[in-house]
Amino acid sequence: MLSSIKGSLQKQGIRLTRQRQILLDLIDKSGQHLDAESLFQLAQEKDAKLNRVTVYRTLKLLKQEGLVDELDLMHYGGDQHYYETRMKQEHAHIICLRCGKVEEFFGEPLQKLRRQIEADFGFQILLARTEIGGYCSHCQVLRSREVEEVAAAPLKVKAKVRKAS
Amino acid sequence: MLSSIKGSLQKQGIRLTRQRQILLDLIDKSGQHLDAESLFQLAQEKDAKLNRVTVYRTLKLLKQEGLVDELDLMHYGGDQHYYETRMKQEHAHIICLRCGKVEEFFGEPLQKLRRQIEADFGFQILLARTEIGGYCSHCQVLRSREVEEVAAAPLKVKAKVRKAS
DNA sequence: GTTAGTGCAAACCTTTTGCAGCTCT
DNA sequence: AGAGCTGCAAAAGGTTTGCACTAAC
Repeated sequence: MLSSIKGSLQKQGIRLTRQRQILLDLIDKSGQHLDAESLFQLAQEKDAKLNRVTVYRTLKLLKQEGLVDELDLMHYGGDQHYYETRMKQEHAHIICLRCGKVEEFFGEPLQKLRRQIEADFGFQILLARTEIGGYCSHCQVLRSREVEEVAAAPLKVKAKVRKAS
Repeated sequence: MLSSIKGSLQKQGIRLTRQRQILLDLIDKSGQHLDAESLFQLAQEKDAKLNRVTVYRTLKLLKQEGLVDELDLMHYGGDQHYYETRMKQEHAHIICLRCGKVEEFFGEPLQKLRRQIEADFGFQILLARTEIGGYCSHCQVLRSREVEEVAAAPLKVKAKVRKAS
């Protein structure tokens, strides 16, 4: 997969610089859902001189070339974007708004949705993104416990909690 | 719908200030998919003193209360967020990356997706967002024409076009 | 040797925060 | 009266741009 990305780039006359090799390797290997800043931190471990701007420029390039997908993950962690190499199979991202865990869903409804939109609107789909936020099974329990505690607490504390959210 | 929003707010002890009434009216009436800046511009026509910060604070509040949904529309227009009152029916947003037109899709695959994710993961869904980018039927034609033109153009122009995207 | 790509600093855009004063209930 | 809300100014966070220098092909 990594080498196919590299191939795609070179075909367009895009240079495979040392910096890009580092970034490409990191995006490809190090699991999913990196944001620019994390990628930058990781890249610096391999090349302390590599600049944050280069990270942004590389991500922009890969996005334009359709080699990575950009996610927001429901802005769980803030307003930054997350990236993942474009996988064979379209999938939805499911984000727990309490613990931040991200799960992926590959199911037939996604393909059906895509086909139906193409048919209904005569639309040519280039990018698709489904993000779902809520509570994972584990956090549902913990969450209801928290809500009870807040309800039982004196008013001042209650106000504080609202503000903190 | 507007009055039900107002009711929801007052129930929580949230005050219905002049500024909020203006913003609520604008969000409810003026079609869909306003971003904070547009909303601010519109609001200023009704009250020149209304501050941009108040717009952000109001949107944040409505989002927290689950009364509006936040969209990105595939970052078509930049990194700002768009808002719409939460509708009875979940829907996907389909954005043409050439002309910016946004269409809405209400179809059974969306409900199916939701049910399946709840079942498969035991996940409690609070927010769901599906955004699809590509070319609308109208722009597909224009787009292929543009691509041909670029291919026919001399190299220097070609480079310029790539940069501009 | 060219042309694309990098680093650096500075700008940019959107959104948030601190605080004093105002206002809704 | 008093908490909640607003406006203003300033800061923050994430990302982009201009430019001179460097490196890939």
